[in-house]
Amino acid sequence: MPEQPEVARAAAQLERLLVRRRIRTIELLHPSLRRRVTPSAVSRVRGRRVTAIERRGKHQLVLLEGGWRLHVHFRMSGDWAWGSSGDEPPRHTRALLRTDNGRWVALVDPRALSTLVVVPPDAPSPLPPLGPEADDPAFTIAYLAAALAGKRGSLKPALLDQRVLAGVGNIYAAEACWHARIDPRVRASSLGPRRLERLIAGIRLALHRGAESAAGYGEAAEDEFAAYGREGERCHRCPGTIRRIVQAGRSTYFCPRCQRP
DNA sequence: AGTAACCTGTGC
DNA sequence: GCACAGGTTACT
Repeated sequence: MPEQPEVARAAAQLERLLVRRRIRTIELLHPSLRRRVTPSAVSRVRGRRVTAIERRGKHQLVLLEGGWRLHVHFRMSGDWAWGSSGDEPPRHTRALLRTDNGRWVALVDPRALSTLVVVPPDAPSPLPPLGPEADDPAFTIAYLAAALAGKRGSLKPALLDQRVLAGVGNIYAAEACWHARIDPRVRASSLGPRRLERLIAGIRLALHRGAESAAGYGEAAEDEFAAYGREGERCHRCPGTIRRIVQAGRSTYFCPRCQRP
């Protein structure tokens, strides 16, 4: 489920659930999480109060007293669930945080690719190099031109590079190209200012639409995509038919008729 | 740029 | 059975 809009929503939920609460226990229920978090790291976090939640791109940070942090990434299928002590955590719960108000927050992830890491106060930032957020005023035509200038490959895979832009994933990269009427196969470095401007607007529009449907995630969202997942269907704005291709191992959906090279 | 790896589930 | 899945990293 997670691209920027969904992660932003998840982080907002965490804020409501965890800030000012004390972490009573952390249970790691999948070996892949236990591999990355030692029992002693867990014990250092236990009992600490959560001071704030931060998000950068698709990354979430739980800030704790004393400068400790939890770094969480949902990857493909992670999400938060929560409940009261009497409630059973959902199937596929990979980590379970119990708080001092008798409630719990669960990291639920069918594919178990999500990561959760405990970061000590003196450790450097756990975040990889990330470009600006789409809504950052620093995300400009000039910036994007420079970020794409060194790229050899085609546009859509370049938009997935989190160093170019933080938070855009496979769905919204395709949607952004559709909104901007740009063929996702064009060389990333070939865009002039006019198309870069359309692309930036397209990225912001796609993420904004995503944020709207992230509120009521599910059935509705699927139909709200203009291109993603609509192979063989009619384009919403021209007589063309949406096509699916594979770029860098990922599906790309686009309209070959109105998305020009 | 492509491919495998990490994991598990779903749908044809 | 096989293809595919909204991510990222590390290899040819």
